[in-house]
Amino acid sequence: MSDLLARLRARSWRLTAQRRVVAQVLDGDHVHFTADEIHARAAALLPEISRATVYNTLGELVALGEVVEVSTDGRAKRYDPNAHHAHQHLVCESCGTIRDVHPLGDPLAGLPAAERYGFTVSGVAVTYRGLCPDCAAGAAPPARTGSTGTGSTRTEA
Amino acid sequence: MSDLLARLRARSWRLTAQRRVVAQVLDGDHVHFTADEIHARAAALLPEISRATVYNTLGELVALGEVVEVSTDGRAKRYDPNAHHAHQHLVCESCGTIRDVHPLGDPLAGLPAAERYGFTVSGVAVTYRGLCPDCAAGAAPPARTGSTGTGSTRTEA
DNA sequence: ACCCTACCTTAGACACTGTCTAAGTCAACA
DNA sequence: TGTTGACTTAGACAGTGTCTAAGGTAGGGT
Repeated sequence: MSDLLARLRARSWRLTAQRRVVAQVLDGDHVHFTADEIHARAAALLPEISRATVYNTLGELVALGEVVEVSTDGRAKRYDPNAHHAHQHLVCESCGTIRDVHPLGDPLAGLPAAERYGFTVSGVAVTYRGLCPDCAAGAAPPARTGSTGTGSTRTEA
Repeated sequence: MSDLLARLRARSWRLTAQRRVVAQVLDGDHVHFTADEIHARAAALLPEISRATVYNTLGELVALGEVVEVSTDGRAKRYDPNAHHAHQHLVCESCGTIRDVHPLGDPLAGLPAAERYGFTVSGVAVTYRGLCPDCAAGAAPPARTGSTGTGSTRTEA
């Protein structure tokens, strides 16, 4: 977590206790939490932290390029702290788990000019869908309540 | 619209006036409306149609494979009636317009087995982001209120 | 042609996710 | 230490989607 905080300090971020715990939660693992999960984990370390602060801080981290927002479905966005290596996502349709993956080649190369319809194309998001090993083994899908916040996983074809 | 209705009839759908107008709205164009926009257009044809019915009908059309749900961002889902031809989406980051595109090759082929982490991969969504010709030409981005429902367009990297 | 009944629709409440505001607090600098 | 402008807070609010109970109706049976 020192790396992230050092980079933030270098960008003249005011290092408040709230921002520290949000950074700490994100830096702990390469998991992809929802804002609500991040709030819950931050509140375990700093009980009085408010929802608005978590949203503000996440928004700033995204604007700074330290964290990537992932919207795999119509539900809550997830936040990916692995912003410094290009990668795509593999989403379990049953439990909502997200894994970072590194496909071959440049996904942008697949779109010929004739298929760009005059658009200025600046990026591409690739989301692979499937079942994670646990869910494929027949484990019951975990509850998907709002407070636990694992979210649903339907995505476009 | 006769094709879609014929297919639905063949699946023993009860053809109510409400379902007819929703199918008619979706079948009119290859645009990608939000549920709210579909409700507004359906209500123009059948004023007493309710929001719940539109959501129910869209959910059933998705379950039947006649319509594809598209979630390009954390906002409202859009519904794509072009479910019978494999394609991907090109999204304008300014106005939210979606175009169907047909990239080269099979996007699934880009993910080697070593990058699948035991997942059973069943599909992939590719969303190209950029600016449509109108927005790139400097046109002011249209208003993005809830009722007009063009939605925001931030997606993951 | 009419009746039944299971399926469908409706209005509105409710839940979740995210944004905004006004007032109070505090990190960083002088 | 004092100052100040950025930060935080609680709660209201907005957009999107789901659910429920009550009433309506399409379509098959008679």
